[in-house]
Amino acid sequence: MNILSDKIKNVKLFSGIAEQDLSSLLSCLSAVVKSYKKDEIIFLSGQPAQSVGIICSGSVHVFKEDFIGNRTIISALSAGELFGESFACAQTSSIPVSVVATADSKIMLIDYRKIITTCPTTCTFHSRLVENMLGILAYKNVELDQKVDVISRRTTREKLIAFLSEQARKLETNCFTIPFNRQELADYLCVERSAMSAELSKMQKNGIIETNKNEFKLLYIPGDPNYDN
Amino acid sequence: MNILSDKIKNVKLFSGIAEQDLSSLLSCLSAVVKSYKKDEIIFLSGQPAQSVGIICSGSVHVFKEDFIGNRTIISALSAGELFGESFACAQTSSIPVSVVATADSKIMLIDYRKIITTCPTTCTFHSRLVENMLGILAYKNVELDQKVDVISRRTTREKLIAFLSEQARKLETNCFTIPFNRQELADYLCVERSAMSAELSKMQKNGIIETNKNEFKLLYIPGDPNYDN
DNA sequence: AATAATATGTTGGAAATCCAACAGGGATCA
DNA sequence: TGATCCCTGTTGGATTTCCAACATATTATT
Repeated sequence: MNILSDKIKNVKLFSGIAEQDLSSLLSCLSAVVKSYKKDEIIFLSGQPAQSVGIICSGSVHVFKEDFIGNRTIISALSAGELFGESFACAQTSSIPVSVVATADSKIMLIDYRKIITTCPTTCTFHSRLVENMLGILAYKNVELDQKVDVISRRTTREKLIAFLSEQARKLETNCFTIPFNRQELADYLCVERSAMSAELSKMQKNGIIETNKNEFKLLYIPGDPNYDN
Repeated sequence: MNILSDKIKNVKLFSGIAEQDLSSLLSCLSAVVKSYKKDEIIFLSGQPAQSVGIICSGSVHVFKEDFIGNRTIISALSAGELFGESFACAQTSSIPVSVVATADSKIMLIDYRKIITTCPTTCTFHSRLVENMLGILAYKNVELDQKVDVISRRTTREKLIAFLSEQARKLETNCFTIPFNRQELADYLCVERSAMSAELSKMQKNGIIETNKNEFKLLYIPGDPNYDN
């Protein structure tokens, strides 16, 4: 079961589990590895899904189609990454997304019930697995909460302030760099890059922030009446 | 420990655990119940938080403040509801929100580590507790995914289509009622109610949907060129 | 160093949203 | 029944964003 090879280190679901212990864990979980050709469907929206998928090799797209027929790519994943874990753990009657292989891929599928059911031999790694899953879901939750908080704002300026405030809190400083370039930041905020650039310029003129490439400095002085337009 | 009285049935974290087993579970978890006066802070943004909070009585607001000083209420919770579970389980170094009592309240606090650590006596309810927590986080995750998918759209029409498509998928029919009135729907989509109303009217004229109060019917016919404006 | 490719800032007109105000319909209540 | 309140749809002007195009700056490539 060395199919994951050294990528295993990057699979958060298995973090803290020694490589030599993994094969017994995987057989305990009845993990199966399936091969998919490029463009083959792995999960289809509307179907039930009890399985978590781990990409051993290849890559996939998670996507959605609305009733008009527009397809939206939710995420592009590659080796070592996980998908379907939320739907499996939430035991939704049907999944709201589809997953398709975008290259020939090997996918490990693990049944959700096997994850939560403690094995008869009280396999010690099992509880670590559940703990990891808890952490993965919770982390994603925190990130999504954060994103919703930001993109719920009505104006570009409000989105920027919400986003930058959160960065400052996380990094515990008013002077920091962000992991996005302008286009990526605009995509995250769900606004137009050029409009966002313009707004950033305005905010600098107003003296709320200073920015240069990825670097930001928050400068708000409470009570200053000069922060409009 | 009948402090939760009959509200216990509504606490998803304890679902599947019989009422008579609960007190032993709670002592195993070292659960403590603290009293807070109205306006007292329960969790403060920036602090670490290993605890999950359960409202035994009273009510709280979860809120956020940006660096300009604007306060946003994330959610208003009352008896039986849970808070802080994502931050505790994700083991974030500090929490991004604050929680304040909006009435005199009794709050049960459970340390995250007690939840994930199997107790020495292999308390049988413990695994159920973890399973419940997994379900709670995963469910919230699915809901947040859904919300981000919808409000990421740039136009009101796109938001409506994304939202309605998802409802149709969940309910497995093109004819359904939604749990929102117009104002609530607008709030969910992060748009103006009046603009949304106007857009719904247009969509009806275009023959994409029919709607009357909470009832919606999706009518798209693939290939019809008549779905603009 | 020269060139190409990428990233960022600016701008002006088109399009969409917001906002405030108002009107009609339906439910509730005295 | 009449009065009131809440919900919904409509409308017009102010505001904001989008979009496309271009200019400049920075980085990568040869």
